[in-house]
Amino acid sequence: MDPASLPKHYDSSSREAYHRQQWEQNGTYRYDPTHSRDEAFVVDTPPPTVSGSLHVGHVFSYTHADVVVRYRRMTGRRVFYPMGWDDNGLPTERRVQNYFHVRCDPSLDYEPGLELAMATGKAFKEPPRRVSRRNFIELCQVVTQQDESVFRELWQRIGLSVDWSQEYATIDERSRALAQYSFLDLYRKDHLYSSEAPTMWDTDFQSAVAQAEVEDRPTQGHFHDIEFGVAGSDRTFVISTTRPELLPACVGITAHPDDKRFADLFGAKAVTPLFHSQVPIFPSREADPEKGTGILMVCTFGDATDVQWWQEQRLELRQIVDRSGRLLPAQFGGEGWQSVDPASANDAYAQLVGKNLKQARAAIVELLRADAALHGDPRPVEHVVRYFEKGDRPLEFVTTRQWFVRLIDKKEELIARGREIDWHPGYMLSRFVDWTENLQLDWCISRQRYFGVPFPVWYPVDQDGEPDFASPIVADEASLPVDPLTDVPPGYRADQRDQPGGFIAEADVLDTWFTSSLTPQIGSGWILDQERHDKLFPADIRPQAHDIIRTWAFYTVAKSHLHHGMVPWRHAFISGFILDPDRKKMSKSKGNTVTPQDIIEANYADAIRYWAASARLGVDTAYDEGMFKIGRRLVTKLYNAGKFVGGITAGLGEGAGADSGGDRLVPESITEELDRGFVGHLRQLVADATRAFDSFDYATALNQVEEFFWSNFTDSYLELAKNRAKGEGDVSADARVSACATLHLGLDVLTRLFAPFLPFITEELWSWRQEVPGTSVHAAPWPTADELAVVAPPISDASFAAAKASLAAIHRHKTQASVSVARELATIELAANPATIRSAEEITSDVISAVRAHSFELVEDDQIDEGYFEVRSAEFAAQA
RNA sequence: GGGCGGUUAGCUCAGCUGGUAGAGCACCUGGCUUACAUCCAGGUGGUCGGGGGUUCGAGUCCCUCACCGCCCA
Repeated sequence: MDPASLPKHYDSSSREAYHRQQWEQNGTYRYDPTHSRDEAFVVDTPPPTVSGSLHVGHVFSYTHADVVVRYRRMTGRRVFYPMGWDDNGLPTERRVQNYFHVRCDPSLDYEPGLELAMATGKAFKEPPRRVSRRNFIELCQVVTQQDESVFRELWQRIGLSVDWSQEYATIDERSRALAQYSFLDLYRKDHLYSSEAPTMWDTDFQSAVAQAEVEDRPTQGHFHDIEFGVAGSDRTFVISTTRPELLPACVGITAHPDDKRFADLFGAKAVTPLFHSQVPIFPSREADPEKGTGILMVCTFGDATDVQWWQEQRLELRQIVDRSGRLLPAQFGGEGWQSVDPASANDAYAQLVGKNLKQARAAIVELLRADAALHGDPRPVEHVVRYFEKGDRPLEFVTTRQWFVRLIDKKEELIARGREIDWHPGYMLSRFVDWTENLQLDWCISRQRYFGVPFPVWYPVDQDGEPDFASPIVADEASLPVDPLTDVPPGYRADQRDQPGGFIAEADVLDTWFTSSLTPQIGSGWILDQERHDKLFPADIRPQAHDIIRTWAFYTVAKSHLHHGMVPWRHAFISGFILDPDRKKMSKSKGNTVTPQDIIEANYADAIRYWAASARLGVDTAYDEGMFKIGRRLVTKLYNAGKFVGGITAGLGEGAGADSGGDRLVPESITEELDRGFVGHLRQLVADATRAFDSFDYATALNQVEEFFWSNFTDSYLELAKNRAKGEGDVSADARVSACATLHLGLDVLTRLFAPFLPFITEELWSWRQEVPGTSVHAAPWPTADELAVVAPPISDASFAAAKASLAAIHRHKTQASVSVARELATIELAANPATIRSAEEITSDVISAVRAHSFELVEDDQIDEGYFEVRSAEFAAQA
């Protein structure tokens, strides 16, 4: 290719598209399974939640991983780099509900061929359309496929070197089968159990949630001071509560054992206002004497501590909140609903039943006020309330049947596994340990949802029509994946479904994390292909951001431990977050997100990658568009340098002797001192960048390469050597060839060093000098110091630095004299330390040429520090 | 309340095992130089969050406080 034919400006959009297409066509990133385990580099890719909003944070962390992957590929590792999509679960359901304005109603029949359009504003005035579970799942699939293509397009645009033939989705058949197999394996190993117990429950989504999905939010509430009586006494006391609506569910009273104010009450029975229930008063160290009035009511259930007290004290269960957050019917005076005055209790409760929690709160405050049981007005208080991370209303504890993975008894083992992994940066291990140590609940894996992997489970139904949840029927491994709602369990007939003596299906689906915690095994092909699995598991790296250490990382470690007794990956590679320019976390609700589509349209893909790769691992980084500009500059500079070097070296044969053709552009031709000095520095750069990359410190590597490219290559070496390379003046053929070969080699090595960061522009430059089209820089070997060892070291280690310093001194002098750096010098006299002058002996002719001096003199001066030059006198030549 | 990370030039950030403060951006000045004006050369700008300590010497180590972010109670 003739560089002179290239356009003046780099046409990024057409060249990026061209190279993307070439990579795909040539299978540049295709996984090659013919390798030993040690030769592989296995990436356990984060499958993004496709229905979530796409923002620059995605580009950020995925680029970090890609940079490292590209480096490893160039060092000769067989890269396994798949891409998956996490498409099942609540976020998708919510998106589908809004997208089509539908709700799933499992009682409805399937409507074959149902197709819906995206709902418009007008449609939302009507109630949502009810669709069957199967139709709902089909709609979810329609939307997730659209969403996936948006992500896929973005990943390709920013040049992720993913092998797209390894694509997976957490809802696809293979993943469903694997998740169900995981369930069977854990069941067989007795790590699973189901129980009916108070569980954290989101009343909007109407599903159980796990501890990992819960977040604490400061919430404005009110303390209500309510007076209680004491059975068989005139004594009264006042409790403070933020949840007066739970008074009908009050089953106990507690205070701190050392609190003298209430010492006389322990062992007595309290009498609740309005409902006249007698409930035990017991001491507990969990009660905070400083909070409220120091004595509080225990309800089924206000929070996690209530659950604990309920279990420890074996209190009554009065579940008054239903799954949608409304108050259930109840009969005071009946079993478990003791009351000394059932009639008035039921009168009071009649005014609450059926109301939602907010309405019930308002109603009970009025009742208490009328009863004179409320002291004063409610006092505002800010307290911390638990929410589902995707939810809008506080979590309730609702007693339901759920499946759990036993983890609480394995904290120590899991922490030990976490310590086996190399975390980058290292302090991220403490996030993992911290979370694991603080686990309080086993992993609840049941979700009362629709679009997810079904449990491979049915339950027998006895002759009275009662299901026997204690004896689940699990699917045969060979039949996976199964859908218990349509498939029939082993040993039963289809017509026995929901019949006495027959079976019922488990209608719940598995927590999304139950599947996405298997991404290493999905990639490795566990169960399907043992040979492949052995080569690809455990993975080498798990790239992810730090926010999901407690979920994705934690569950993946747990699964791998329970299934394989091993860590799932050797290295955890943890990216920071993108913050908005005010250092606030970007989130959709704050309206401060930036979408990657916008910036990718307006920037080079390489420039965006430059920005991402400039940030060190684990460091939260403020979004700064200025960084794109710097990346853009770098790309432009590479383009220009590539054209220039190509132009010079292409013209090598002309006028330089018949024997000095392009075949002499080899390192062996590098003989001149300046050139050897430059290569010596380049060799050091290669060693430094490699060391940084080997410790996953891509940002340092980028910084070093960029600094070298700009300062040593373009601003110094190129300026010093270009006239010789062009054959200007009295230059021998060998000297000229030496310069050309050095330029050729320098650009070659720098292109490869930049390739992991800037895959497009480096491929562009690489393509110009390839005989065979389609030869990719990304398949080229990573440069090594050995590769450069064929070039003899310089006579003086300081010669290149001396050339650079003397050039800088003269340029500075010209600038300070307000003349162009191209201005010719009639005379120039430089002073320097004698040692520096000695090191400069072999490179002065290049300096003289670069600064355009007719007469050049070096004078010794002991007073000047080594390595520095001072202009003693200079005379500019007359301008032409 | 506990843990982790951070606080360095107007902005974004580097500064490894302690040895006289750095880069880029922004701003200002000079320069059209046959690779690149999307460039080159130069300049202004910081008591390295506060305080205390160790040391001949601390941005770098120790203690403490403040503030920011995150994680967990």
